[in-house]
Amino acid sequence: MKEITSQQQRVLDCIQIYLNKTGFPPTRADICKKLGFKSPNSAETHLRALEKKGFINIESGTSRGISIVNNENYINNENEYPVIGLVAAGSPTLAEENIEKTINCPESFFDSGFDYFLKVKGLSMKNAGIMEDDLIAVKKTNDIKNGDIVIARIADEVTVKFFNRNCLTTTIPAQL
Amino acid sequence: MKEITSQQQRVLDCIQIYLNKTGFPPTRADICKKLGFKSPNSAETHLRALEKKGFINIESGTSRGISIVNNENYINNENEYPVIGLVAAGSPTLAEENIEKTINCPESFFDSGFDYFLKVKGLSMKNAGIMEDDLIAVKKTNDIKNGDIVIARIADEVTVKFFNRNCLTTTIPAQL
DNA sequence: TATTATACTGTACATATATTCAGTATTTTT
DNA sequence: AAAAATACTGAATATATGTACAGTATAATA
Repeated sequence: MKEITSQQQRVLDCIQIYLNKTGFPPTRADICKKLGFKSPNSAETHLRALEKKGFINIESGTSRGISIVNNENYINNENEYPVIGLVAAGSPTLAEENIEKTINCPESFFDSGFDYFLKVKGLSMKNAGIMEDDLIAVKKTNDIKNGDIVIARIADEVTVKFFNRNCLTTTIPAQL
Repeated sequence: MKEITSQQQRVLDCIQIYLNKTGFPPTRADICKKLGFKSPNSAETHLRALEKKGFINIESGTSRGISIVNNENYINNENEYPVIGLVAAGSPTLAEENIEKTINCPESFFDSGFDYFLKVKGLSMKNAGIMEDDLIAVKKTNDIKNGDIVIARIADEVTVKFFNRNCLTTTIPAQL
């Protein structure tokens, strides 16, 4: 996948927005109108560049035959969230080697949204109904209160704990 | 919203399938080809009927200007699943009055799929990590083994239990 | 019974649209 | 320094496509 230029990104965004608004893809003329181009060939060449780079497919000879390629570089699969293993040693990160898989789930599935999933090892949170191999939806935040369930790193140990400001000597929110 | 005829439903399905497959709506000719019509006007009149009944919008003078109206009668919001309260007395049903709300969640979120959510009362399944007010994804099936977690109705009591063929005197899978 | 809706075939045509060709200019790569 | 990619304007054209008109037939409705 070659790199996209800023103008090509504008065209790609334009297609996505048009799709969201109308339910069908734009024509060359539609793109020109939205982006201020004065020749349909301006859109055409951008579309060809986007196709060549693999961002879209163009069905030749077909009006509005543009489809956006399922592409992890782009915000197409917006509901895909990574699953990260809760390794005992070292902080879990969103680095690619730590992502076990991705799960399709709307952010609204949990009331206050979330950033990624964490796979639990051990039964330390059995009382909270968190069992081995459970997936926890984790939200990055600095807003924590006593009683909240947090991902805590103590020294090199990463665990799921109830947060209590008085109890824990060191409390470092996971830098994920 | 008037009632849809079976032929109109076929056309509507055809549009949805074409959209899923290609990313853009079909032409009149495309619909004819898929459904075996020999005149583009066959598709045209069906489209007009569907528009009149509110199932689709047609952007006049625009090629492929068909969009499916967000319509709860149709499988458009395919990822919406109902949440049903686990009432102690009487079997939970998918009847509208029992649906607390719906949740947007892809079926693939759970490995083997599911049909609806059930909200848990009580802590009878604490050992399995099922706590009060948890949502359980329930799948309708007759294929149950010992050790499976099932929704069981015993007399008028509906509960979540581990299934064991030797233990339970009566085992009736929830008729949901 | 008359009327309207449904469900088609078949033909025809205006126009919406993709697409090519000819230029110009700037930037990036080789 | 030459070549290729980017980023446009402008005009021309073949065709993809919507859409109207003319029929036929059956079922539902008023």
